[in-house]
Amino acid sequence: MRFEGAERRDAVAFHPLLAPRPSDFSVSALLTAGALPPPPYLPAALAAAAALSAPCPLLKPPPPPYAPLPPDDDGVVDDPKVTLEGKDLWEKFHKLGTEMVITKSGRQMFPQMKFRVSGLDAKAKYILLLDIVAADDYRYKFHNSRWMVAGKADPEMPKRMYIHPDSPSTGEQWMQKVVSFHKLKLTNNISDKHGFELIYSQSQRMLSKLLWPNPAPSAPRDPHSDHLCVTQTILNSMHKYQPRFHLVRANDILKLPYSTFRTYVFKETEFIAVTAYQNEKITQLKIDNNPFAKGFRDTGAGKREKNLSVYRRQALLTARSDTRDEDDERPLDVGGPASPPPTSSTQHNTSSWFSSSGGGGGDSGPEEAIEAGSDSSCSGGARASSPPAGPSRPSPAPDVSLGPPVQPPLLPYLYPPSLYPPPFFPPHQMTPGLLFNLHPLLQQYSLPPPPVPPTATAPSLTKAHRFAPYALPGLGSAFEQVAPRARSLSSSPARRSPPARAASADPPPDAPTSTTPATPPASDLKSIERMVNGLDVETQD
Amino acid sequence: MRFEGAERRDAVAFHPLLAPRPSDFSVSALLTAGALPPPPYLPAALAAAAALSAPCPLLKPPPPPYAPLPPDDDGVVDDPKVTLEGKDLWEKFHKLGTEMVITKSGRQMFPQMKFRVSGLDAKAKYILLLDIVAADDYRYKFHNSRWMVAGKADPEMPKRMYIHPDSPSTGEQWMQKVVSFHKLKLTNNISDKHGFELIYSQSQRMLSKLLWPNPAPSAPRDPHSDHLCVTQTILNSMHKYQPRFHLVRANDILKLPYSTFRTYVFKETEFIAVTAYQNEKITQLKIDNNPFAKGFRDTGAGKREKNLSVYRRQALLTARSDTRDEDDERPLDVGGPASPPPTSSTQHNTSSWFSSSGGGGGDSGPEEAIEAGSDSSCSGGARASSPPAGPSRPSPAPDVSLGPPVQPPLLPYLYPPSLYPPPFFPPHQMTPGLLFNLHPLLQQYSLPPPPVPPTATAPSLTKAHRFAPYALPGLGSAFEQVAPRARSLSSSPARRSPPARAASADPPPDAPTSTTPATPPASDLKSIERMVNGLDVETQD
DNA sequence: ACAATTCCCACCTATGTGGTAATG
DNA sequence: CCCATTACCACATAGGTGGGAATT
Repeated sequence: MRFEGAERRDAVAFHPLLAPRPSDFSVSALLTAGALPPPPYLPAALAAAAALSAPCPLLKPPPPPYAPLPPDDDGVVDDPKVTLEGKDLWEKFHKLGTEMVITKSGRQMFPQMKFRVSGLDAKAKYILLLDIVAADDYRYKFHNSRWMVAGKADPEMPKRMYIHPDSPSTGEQWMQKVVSFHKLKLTNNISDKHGFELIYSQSQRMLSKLLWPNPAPSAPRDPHSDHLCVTQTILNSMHKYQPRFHLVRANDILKLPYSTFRTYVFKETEFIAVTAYQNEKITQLKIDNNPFAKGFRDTGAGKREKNLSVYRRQALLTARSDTRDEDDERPLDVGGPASPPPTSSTQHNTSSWFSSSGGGGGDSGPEEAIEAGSDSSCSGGARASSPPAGPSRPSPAPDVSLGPPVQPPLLPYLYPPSLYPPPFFPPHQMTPGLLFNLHPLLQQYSLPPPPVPPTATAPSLTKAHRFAPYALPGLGSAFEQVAPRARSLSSSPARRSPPARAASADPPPDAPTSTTPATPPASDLKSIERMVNGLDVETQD
Repeated sequence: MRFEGAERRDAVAFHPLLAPRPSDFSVSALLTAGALPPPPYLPAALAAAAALSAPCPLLKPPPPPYAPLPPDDDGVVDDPKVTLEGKDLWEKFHKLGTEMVITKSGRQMFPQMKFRVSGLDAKAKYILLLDIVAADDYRYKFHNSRWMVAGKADPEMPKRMYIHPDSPSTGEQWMQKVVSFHKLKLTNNISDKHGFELIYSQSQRMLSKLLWPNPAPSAPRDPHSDHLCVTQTILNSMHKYQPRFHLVRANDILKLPYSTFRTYVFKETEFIAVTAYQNEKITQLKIDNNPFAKGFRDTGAGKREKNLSVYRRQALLTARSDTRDEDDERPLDVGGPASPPPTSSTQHNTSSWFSSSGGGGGDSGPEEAIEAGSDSSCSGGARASSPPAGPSRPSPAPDVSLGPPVQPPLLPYLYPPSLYPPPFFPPHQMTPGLLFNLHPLLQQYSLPPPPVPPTATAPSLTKAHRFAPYALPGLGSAFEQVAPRARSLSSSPARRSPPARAASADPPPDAPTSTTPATPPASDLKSIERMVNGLDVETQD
């Protein structure tokens, strides 16, 4: 069952935080299986499909169905604002075309993902998450000092949501310090159990346990039984990715799946995964800014000059020789083969070096995009009165969306090691980064009934329970209708059409946002499990 | 108001986990102030006072008053067993007279405090804690290769309870790995804010916040805003201390104060705090076993011999020369001036190198002591049927007690930086290590009413709500009626009178265990606050 | 041959050790 | 003078860097 408007991706617009659909996915199948709440969602899906080229209405969850928010969600007053920490540095990288090294054992991101959060309800509890989703449908190659499209994207491994170790914590706690996701590691090792490991931070345990009940026996644990374990995300080398920050108000992790998600996307954190740096400028920028790479520094900072190894000098020389063409020649996205038309909606972020136009996502009218907040900070509150509407801001705010709670019977965002999802999803699903999907096992827990019973009245998709002031960027996902084109990172004069519309918003019948995929057939899981296990034997480190 | 049997300490037996009393403490005052639930507790206190020389009945909390245990305590089946990890190593140190270095910035303990826990209810949540309390009333000096009493103890700084970062976690989670408290640091820096800092582990935050609501602004935080911060405990150099492990079943940290505490004391973890090692044997033992001191190793293990620095060789030589008198000459405790009579009750642990007889605690008949568990493992459950009664075990189990929940209006176990408790408590109160006492501010929270209403009928102290199979050791606290004398660490043939008695236990009307001290007068706090702040200005690092 | 990947390395940060010498 | 304390040091662990050569 497909819908018009769907081009190279499935038509049904899943909530960005939902799981990828198995390869045999189809709306009818899901409906038949009871996985999808029939009536209400079907229209939504249709609308979404039809609105692929529309703004990001699908990011505004229908109020009624998702209404059953957690208790702490009632009456709680918050108007979250999120700013990207180290935005300037991120922008420097972004201008050159950020590259992130992925290794078999997992590599941290260098400009680290850190955020400042404000406007939360001090007493309410929140769960903060981060995931990294495919930015588009392509595979890239670095040729002639430029990144070029080199074909269609390879199949993505299921993306796992990284839950901040401190989750859940009160708004007060989150706001009093910078929230860092630096422990998340990027890897290309699909057989790496680490990535599926429980995160041993106390606060994450229960949730992890619920979502990924079968951690690998070889799980890495802090030798001192502490909470230092990290989580890895599996990426494809030479592919473009977009990290996403999620803010969820939920005082009980069990309610997370049914809670409202506020998603913040900072375009400047977009990057291409590599196994070895391609652009020497990027390399040098990393060396110059990452304390751990100080050994490779040439300039002042480091206390080099004493015993530089040969390769080190070499690297420096090489890098420098290339740095000449400072600003006149910067890597730019190549309108490769299937490169989609550069969309310009939500205008999320400042400088964009990729015209990461979504593959099939049409460009939506900017009128739908709502932008606010200053310097990569954004207010994702539901109140229209709250968002500060400062006229001119140097850089646009991140893309934000409010995700609806997901349905219980979901395709796990990430499967436990023993239950791997189909290795090949439709390359670059609507939402490559699915939130975390309730593992079937989670159902054993006494969870509240699905927010949207199959018999629920169709929610009018035109009214978001909580308004999403920002549309999501074109990520080659459900969000993908945006392709910002800001070029100078700190010059965007004013943000446009602030949240005013948020309050009185009467979103077009477009955004269905979230719905729920079904869990893959057991048989599939089985075979996959075997496959994965086989891989493990071979490459397990 | 004092009671018979009280010698150099206040007569009222506070629950070991309670706060120290202000210097002007008195039962009557407390009662007047309404801090102490009058009727029920008074008898208990009297009984406890009278039973200072008795076993450890006071460790068995009266059922009714403490009955209102947290919900999760009802119907939950558990029979905790705790074993000290690395017991052998601990014993080696204990035989020589363990020394722990304390520094201004805080030093970790070397044999680390690690425990294996079993017998918990897999689904119930537990909070694990560790504190270090004065072992006796003395100050020591190392003279002629021996530790000797060198006078009366200096005033103790309030001891802070170290909450395991993973708390609260389910029994299942605690049991699946070794629980380590290695991050706790020992310091002698009373103006060090660190020790009063929030522990940033997510799981500890809320509780920390409640208990110590006013963290120092200069609080050390993980640069990455993570949960790596440690907590420090302030100790007096040349004084003897005893770490204590506490197991509390509570699924809500707010209920912790009212929950039942199971306290485990492993005598072999007793130590003397020093700023520099005194006994070269200890030094060498540390060097030989601590990976971080590998650089000082002489023997095989280390890859030394390449560029040993002078002092290093020197140290080695010195150490070796002294190591000759292997077993014939071992440091022993000196029955110094006020050294109390060596008690022999609870017979907590194997080898004891200190005859740390409690100052005023009388020695109780060993008949009161209950011992079980193998190898420093002990079952602190309430059931008599569970504790394994293996006939002969190499080493006795640790001392265990079940603490009753504490009263809300408590003297803070540790005051927030801005609210320092009186600097000088009666040196070595009944319970030098007070649990964590509810900070007055905590009262603002909607806490359940005090477990023991003032009008509650006096609980018969002869029946413990949950039986404490082990009496607590002589710690210069309420527990102080024991002074084990075991000498060979692994030779104690069989543990005696196992938990059999636990089940049918009919503890003598002795142990009142816990009750609640009142918060110190505001005026005192104020002046203290000033004093401390003054110190801060001077020595703040 | 080419490109991507992997392995190993020196070099960093950060932090836990005890020794030594200076300090009080 | 003695002794406890402190600052600083070399040396350890643990882990994050990119380079370069080897591998795929």
